[in-house]
Amino acid sequence: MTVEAFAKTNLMEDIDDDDDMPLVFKRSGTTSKQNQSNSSSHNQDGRSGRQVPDVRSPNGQSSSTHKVKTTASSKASPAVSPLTSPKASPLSSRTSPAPNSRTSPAPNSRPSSSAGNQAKNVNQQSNIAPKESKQVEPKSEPNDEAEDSEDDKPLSARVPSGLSKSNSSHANKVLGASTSVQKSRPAKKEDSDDEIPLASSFQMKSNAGASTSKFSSSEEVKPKIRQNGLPSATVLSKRPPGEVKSAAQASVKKPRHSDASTPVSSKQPSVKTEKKTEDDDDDVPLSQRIKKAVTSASKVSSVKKATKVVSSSMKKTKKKLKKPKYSKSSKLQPSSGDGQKWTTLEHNGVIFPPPYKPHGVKMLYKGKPVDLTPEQEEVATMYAVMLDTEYLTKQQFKENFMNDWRKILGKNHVIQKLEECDFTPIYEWHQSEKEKKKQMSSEEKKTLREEKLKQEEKYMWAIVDGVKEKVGNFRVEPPGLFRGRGEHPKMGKLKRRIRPNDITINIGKGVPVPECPIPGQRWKEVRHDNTVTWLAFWNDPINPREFKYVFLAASSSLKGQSDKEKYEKARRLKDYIEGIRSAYTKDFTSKDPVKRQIAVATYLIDKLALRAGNEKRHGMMQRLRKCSKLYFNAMQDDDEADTVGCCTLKVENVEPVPPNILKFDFLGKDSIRYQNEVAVYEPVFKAIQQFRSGKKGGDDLFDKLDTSKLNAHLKELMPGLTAKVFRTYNASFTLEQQLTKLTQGGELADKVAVYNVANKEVAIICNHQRTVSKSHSVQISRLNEKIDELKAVLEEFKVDLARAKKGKPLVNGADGKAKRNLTPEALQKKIDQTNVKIDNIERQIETKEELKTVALGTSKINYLDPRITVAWCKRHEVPIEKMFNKSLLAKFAWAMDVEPSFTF
DNA sequence: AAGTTGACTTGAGTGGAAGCTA
DNA sequence: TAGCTTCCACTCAAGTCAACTT
Repeated sequence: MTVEAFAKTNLMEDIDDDDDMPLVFKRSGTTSKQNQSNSSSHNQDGRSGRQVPDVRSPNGQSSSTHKVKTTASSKASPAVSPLTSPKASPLSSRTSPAPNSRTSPAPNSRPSSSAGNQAKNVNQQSNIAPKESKQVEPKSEPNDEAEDSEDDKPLSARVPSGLSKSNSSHANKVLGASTSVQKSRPAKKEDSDDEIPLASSFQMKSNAGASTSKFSSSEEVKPKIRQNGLPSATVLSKRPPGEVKSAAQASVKKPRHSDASTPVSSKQPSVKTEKKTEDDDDDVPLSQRIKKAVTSASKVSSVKKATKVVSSSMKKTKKKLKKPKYSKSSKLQPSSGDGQKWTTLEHNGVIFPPPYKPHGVKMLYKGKPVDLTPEQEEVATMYAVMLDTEYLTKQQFKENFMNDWRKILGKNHVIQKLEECDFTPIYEWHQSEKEKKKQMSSEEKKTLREEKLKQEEKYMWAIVDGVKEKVGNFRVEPPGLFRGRGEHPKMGKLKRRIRPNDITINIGKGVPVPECPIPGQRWKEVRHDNTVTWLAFWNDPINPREFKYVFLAASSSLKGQSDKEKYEKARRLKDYIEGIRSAYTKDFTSKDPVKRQIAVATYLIDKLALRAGNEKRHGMMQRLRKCSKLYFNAMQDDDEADTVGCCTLKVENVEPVPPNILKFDFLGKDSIRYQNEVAVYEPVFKAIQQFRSGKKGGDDLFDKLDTSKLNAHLKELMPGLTAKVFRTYNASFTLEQQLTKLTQGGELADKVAVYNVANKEVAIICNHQRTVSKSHSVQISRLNEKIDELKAVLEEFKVDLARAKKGKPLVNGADGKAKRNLTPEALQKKIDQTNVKIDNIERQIETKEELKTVALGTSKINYLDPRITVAWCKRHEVPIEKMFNKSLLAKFAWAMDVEPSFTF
């Protein structure tokens, strides 16, 4: 449903203006993420969600006020955090309250009895730490020692949670301090596994799209054009190996826009006409946004010895050698180092959603049918189809919707109040349309699909440097109502239709500019900027300062290249991590408050895998906040949801509980709640207390810090280092470590299970959550019923067995029929089999429960170096297809040739 | 039919660097 | 000219829906 005609500029402008209108002063959300599922009502009811004991919002408000959220919050629940959830780490023995190891104490939420000990240890360490913290240089041979030293371990690993007291020696190592401590470890070679020449065993399916390790010949290559995921031998890839730029180079920023823009229309070329009025908080001197660092121990699992790392130097060497030759397979030849991303670029632009087709179904106003113009009907329909979502329980959504709809209805329209509207006729019409679609025969469906494909085919591909690559999102977003996450102040606003005139195209010089698919209209602008990778963009109608880009798909070599660089950078961090940890450990007690905050923030980012926590834009509001605490408290609503990351943590988000526990509770990205309780070293604990002192709940914990300062500091420690690198590093490190620790051979299924456990550990660390599926409880009860049935059967077998042993005939079955007499041995066998079945179902239930709120996919797609997985598969003879689906195989084509001995 | 998976959608972050201002 | 502000580009993220599997 789109309103083709409506929404003209006026409308838009009006809408935009609204944004600036007075907002409702409410403090949003504390709730956890809300789900936007359309099933709203159901969801809520049935879901138990994560059991979070305390539903308090980060702000400290009671969640009760947000009923909606509560439900939504199912995800939010705390259970997620490893610490909190007891089961969280089955793998790691977090349970034991070990006296801390260098990292923080056990991540358990419950302050372990050992806390005291931990604290002491911490102290000790802290003393130690300073000494070596001086410089953070990569050790020449990082690999060797690094492996051992816990410093290298990612949060999870480092934490001693599982350590027993006997490990106290470890405990003594403080973060960072460890350097001195154990480095003796000889460089280890990978374990035997590495040597296993499994490469052979590991074959990818040719169909996997792209990249199989052995490149299947790609079928369809057009003359000279190599297709992206499918490396074809024939290709002429334009990126010669020689061009490969080092990661460092890659990071070099390119000059801003190329000048080559060609305004198609009379308008000015540049898109950036609009200025933001807001600014960041950073600058504000007044306030002390105190941002305090919160320390928490991450949910560390106690995996402490991931010893199998190969020396990094070796790895590097290998990599380097390989690159050239792989170029073809992985096609990751990077662009030249000057920021140029491509030399030639051809594509067909974007495809627009079809114009709106009025359905004529009349909604009711005060019980009577109302006539609406197609434009009005379109917007009404957008709302009607959301009737069964949670959004409609939100006042903000309804208000925003009504404000925008009213502009289309006009001042004097009969419809004045949303409460008097009854959209059900349209809702029902929509449901029946959906039903019809569902009922179509598979033939019809297939035909439809093919038609759509035919229509879209030309937009699906781009030719980059002579290689055919898939385009990611070539469909322009259709109009609709904005579905912001969490308590987004703009939810419900009309997202108007995007027209060619909104779109800037980026394409190579000298190739045909895509024809504008809508007759009579034209592109806003055409550029030829080879320093960027986007093919097109338009301004977000909800937030005109923001952009929506059309990029190549994840399987493209351009994306693969940057993905690889991301992991290489994270890998490089391994060589520096020990020094970095020493340095920040030393600074926990620095006299310079800025240093102290940087140290604590870095610690949290490292330990807990927190995000950096950029300032939100729209500085005006923030400036206001700084100027007036009162105003600030009342005006929590900005034009973004109220979420935080490390540098933007508020005092109320981190509660220190003596002797050394920090309780975190805040809404992070996507309004996903982060709850965790972590034991930290005493200096960190004290620093947090000090950062909080004299501040109010809504004040910044780290008042002297923002992400740019933090990142500037990190860059001094390692070239290219930024806060987000720690997340990648810790995720990948943890995966590898867990795999090393848990893999023991066995059946394929066992190995797959091991991988999933490791993956889960990472997901927990990263706080990747998902909503509990609507059918979860039903599924569980179904499984429980099965168990009950099996238990009944079991009992019967036992009775039979007893009788059989005594030579008595078996009792008739429940159906009254006589049973076949079996020998005691046979009956015993049946009993055993039944027990196995019960065990399996119980395990299934356990897994389901554990994973009901944990999303494994996100880390797999974004944080886990695929080479770890590929190498592990090769070593353990696990087909890579078990771990990566088709799209991941395509996305990770560049990683498929890795040696089995690869270590992160 | 129920359950699972994966493609797709689009919102929400991060962070570099140009541009502006004191 | 330093430091902030804004622009810009790109990664990360969860939800949805339809297709596939069991």
